Amino acid sequence: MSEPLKRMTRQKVQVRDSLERQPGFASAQGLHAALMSSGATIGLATVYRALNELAAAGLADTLQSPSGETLFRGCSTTGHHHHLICRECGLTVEVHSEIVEEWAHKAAAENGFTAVGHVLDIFGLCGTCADSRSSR
Amino acid sequence: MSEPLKRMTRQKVQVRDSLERQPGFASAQGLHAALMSSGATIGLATVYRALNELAAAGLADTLQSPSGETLFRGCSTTGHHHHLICRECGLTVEVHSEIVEEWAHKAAAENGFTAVGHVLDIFGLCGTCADSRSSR
DNA sequence: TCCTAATTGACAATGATTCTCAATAAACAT
DNA sequence: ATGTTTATTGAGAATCATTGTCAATTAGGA
Repeated sequence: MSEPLKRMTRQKVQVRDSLERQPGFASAQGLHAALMSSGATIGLATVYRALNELAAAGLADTLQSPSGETLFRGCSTTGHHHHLICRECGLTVEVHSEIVEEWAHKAAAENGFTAVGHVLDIFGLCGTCADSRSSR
Repeated sequence: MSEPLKRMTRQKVQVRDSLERQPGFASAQGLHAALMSSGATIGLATVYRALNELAAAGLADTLQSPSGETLFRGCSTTGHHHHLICRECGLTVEVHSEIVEEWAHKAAAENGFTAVGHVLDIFGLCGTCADSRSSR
């Protein structure tokens, strides 16, 4: 399930570091823009390749934004987990729950499904954003 | 949250009927292809418009496929629910669970999040597809 | 039936992502 | 350290889903 990393290049290091500097999920386009404006020189296609490789190696999480972009995030917890994402600032908290895992498997089994995986992401407003919003 | 439907045209009826004929989620492109091959004449852009209108009216569910397409499905249960989706044939079962809802709200509250919503979809292999796969 | 504004459809435009391919640079062996 | 091999890079073209444009059409009410 986790492909090994290939060669380590300057560009992959840059993408990886930039990803870890982000507070939450970021798009490939956004990361590329951030890298370029901080003086790096790297091609957009290379950013996409590096991100996909990180994701394949299990070092980054991916999810589809409601608008259809693929978002990436440096991933601290290895293994299965879910996300709590602020829709205002992108802040992300990793969460997990045995209860949900069990329920998902049970629901699948009851309907004859096998080889199941699931996606669970919670979108909301983090405390900071809620505050700055009410005081506006 | 639910916009009313606008005018009822031949095209919207066709899209709606075609959507209900599908066993599970279908892409706009796929629905358009199905309509055309069954003799209908309808523009691709119109299919997109009709699907978005159905979704806005709460008559269709949408979700983002892992490959980034938007998928649509005629929606029987009104209100909040989740999906169990066969990744082979697209068969979809609507499921729901109080336990998961409660957990999602609790996890959000514990981290200071408000105004939360969530996405939960389970992908797997339905019984029929699992059978036809092992006998191949 | 007649009017008018919403809707359609063909195609252009957009936006994200992937592909192509010649030039470059890791990693390994000498 | 140097050369060899082969993955990787980057610029732009290509692709794919989706949305915008706008003249021609049509649903629905007067």
